[in-house]
Parts: sequence; C-alpha cells; structure tokens
Amino acid sequence: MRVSRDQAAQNRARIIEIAGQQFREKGFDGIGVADVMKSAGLTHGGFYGHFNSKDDLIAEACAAAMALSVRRWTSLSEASPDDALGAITQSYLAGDAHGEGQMSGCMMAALAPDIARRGGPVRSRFTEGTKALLDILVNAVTGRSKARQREKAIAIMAGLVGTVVLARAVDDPDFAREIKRVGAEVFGRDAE
Amino acid sequence: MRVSRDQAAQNRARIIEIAGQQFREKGFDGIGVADVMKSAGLTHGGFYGHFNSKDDLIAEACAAAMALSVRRWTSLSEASPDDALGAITQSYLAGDAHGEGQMSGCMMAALAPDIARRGGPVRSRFTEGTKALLDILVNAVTGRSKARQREKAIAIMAGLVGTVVLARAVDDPDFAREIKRVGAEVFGRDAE
DNA sequence: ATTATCTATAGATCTATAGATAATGC
DNA sequence: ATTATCTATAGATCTATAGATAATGC
Repeated sequence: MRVSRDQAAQNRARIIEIAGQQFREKGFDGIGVADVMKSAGLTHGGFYGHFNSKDDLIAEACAAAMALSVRRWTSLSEASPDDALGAITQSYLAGDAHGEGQMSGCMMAALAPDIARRGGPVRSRFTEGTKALLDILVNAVTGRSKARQREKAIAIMAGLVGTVVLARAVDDPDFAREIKRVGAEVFGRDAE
Repeated sequence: MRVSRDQAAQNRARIIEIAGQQFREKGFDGIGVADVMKSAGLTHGGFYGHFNSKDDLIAEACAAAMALSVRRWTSLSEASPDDALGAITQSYLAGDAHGEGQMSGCMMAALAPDIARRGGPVRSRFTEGTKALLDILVNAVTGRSKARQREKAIAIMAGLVGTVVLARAVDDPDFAREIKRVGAEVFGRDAE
C-alpha cells in the first residue's frame, strides 16, 4: 500500500488543505484526525507519518489558509489597481453569500478566538499571516502619511473581521444582511 | 447532602456564571461539565438536575453573559452622558490589559465564531443580546437620521469586536497594542 | 532496505444516566 | 414524601502508538 515520494508529498498537502477547510467549518475541536484522514482518502494511522500531532497539523493548516488569503488579496489588488480596497472587501464579505460557507473563507474570521487560546506555532504562523494581509491593505488605502495608511488599514481589517464574525453568529438573516451591507459600505470605501 | 430551594437556585446561578467565565476563557469544548461543577463546588452528577444538557448550559451562560454586558454598557452610558461611546469603547478595549483576561470579557469577541457553528437556543439568545447591545450604541452616537446612527453603531460594534479578536489572537504584544490603540482611536470617537 | 500506509488498540476524556443518600418542606 | 445532590459507571469519541504490510528507490 506504499506510494511514491511525490504521491506522499501530495497526500500531505491534501491533508493540510482539507484540514484547513474542516477546521474553519467545524472548529479545531469539531473535527478529529481520523475524519480528516478519511476525507483525504487515507486511514487514521497514516496521519502520524505526516505530522507529530494534531496541533502540528493545526499550525500547518493555519499557515496554509493564511497564505492562500494573502495570494487572493494580492491578485485582487493587482486586478483592480484603482480600487483594490473595494475589490478585497467585496470578495471578503461576499464569500458566505455565495454559499461557499466558512470552509473556504477567512481563517481570521473563522478561528481567531480559538487561535488566541492556543500557544506556540499556531499563533505565530497566524500572526505572520495577519501581518502579511495587513501589508496588502496598507497599500490599498490612501493617507497623507504611511502611518496614517497603516492606521486606516488596521481599522479596516478589524472592521471586516468583526463584520463577518457577527453576521455569521447572528440568527436573524435580515440582521446578518444588514451587518454585511454596512460593513461593505463603511470599510470598503477609502474615506477621508 | 440536600440543600434548600433557595440554595439550589443560587447553585444554579453560580454554575451559569462560572460556566460563562470558563467558556469565554477556554472555549465551549475546552471545559467539561465535570470541571464546571467542580469549580462551583458541586459534583458532576448533580449537573443534570439543573440542566438538560451541556448545550442547555451553553445557551444559559451565553444569555447571562450578554445580559451582563448590556447592564455594563447601560450604566456606562448613564455615567457618561456626553461621551457614552468613549466610555463604552474604553471599557471594552481595556479589559484584557487590566489582566482580567477573556473570562470576564465580551461574549461576542470570545465565542462568536463558535456560536455561529451551533444551532438553536444558543444562537437565538446570542442574537437577542447582540441586538440589545447595538441599541445602546445607536443611542451613543450622533447622526442626521436614525438610520445613519444605526449604520454607525453597527460599524463601530463590528470594529470593536474585530479589534479585540485580532489583538488577542496575535502573538506579538507590540502588534496587539497597536491594534487596540487604533481600535480605540477609530471606533471610540464619534466622527463626522 | 527503506518507508508510506494500514489495521488494531491502548489510554484518556467527556456527556449522560442510574440508583443511592440525606436534608428540606408540606 | 419530595428532591437536590452524590457516587459510580456506561457508552461514545478522540489522540496517539505499535506492529504489520507492500510498494518504492537505491
């Protein structure tokens, strides 16, 4: 039942990708190692050939999901050079509406509080990703100084994360829509 | 070992209060029924005389924590009638810094993504609380129309939640401080 | 020969229940 | 007599490990 080195590397990458999706959808404690492996078409026991522990996988999945967001924001910025902020916020807030659910959405909005409760590698990988995303936003907004741009970018990032977090948690669809509409208007425009 | 009806009611209230703190600190899956009961000075088996299930406790703890936030925001508004927004945001963002940790902080910032993954009573109790908090903020901001006030209040609430969520998740203390400083400046002032 | 994966299981943990106990409240 | 709480445990689930298997790569 052994596979080639290339195949094993692909298997590892697929485990990380699937884990990232399942974690965002169900939470770190909402999905077990055995089910992640099953979704990847592998068996439970094989997991520990790829990772030292579930925490190890969580750190890798976190880093990979953040890296994917960085690539998406970068390509959105390049595709809309005159309204990078609008393109990013629209993409960011439209995710849920398009029925993709949280599994393909932002790691920050899906798991930041859970990441805060974990230590070590998970948090540091997440922090790197957060800084990288922030840098993209800094270049997507205007400001009389770099410091002012950074200030705006931080507020927008917090606003976007809070918007998605609240809209998802709320039970009332109309209220959720209202939250997202306001989020798009307030944080998607490069005011002042 | 039986206690009076009054004592039993107090025990129930204490279980809810302690559960609310532990859930915020460790997550819904991070603390078990047995440990909550132990913290309340009771035994595991007694739990099911007070609640039908852990989910039932989660809903009660969620509602109680939101109600406490509503009372706090209300009294802050009344104590600072000319800068209710500033008083609320300062209190909201200062929590972590004062070493209180998340256990006494905001339910939205600590558990909103986990609440989004749960169904039924937990989400509806949370939604009620969120609407009540929003109403307080609406009255704490100015605007040429009620609709504009509400829009500002929603953006501020999302901004505050996102600020706390990101500042907590991030590994770098300087970065966390920067996020909270910006959040206080941008969302704590009744601009425009 | 090495190693990626598989089967099987140990050990821990967690929710929920069953039945016993003892103090309250009619 | 009722009932709030306790002790003990069933049943499920989850992480991690041990040992076997079979195809790769030197």
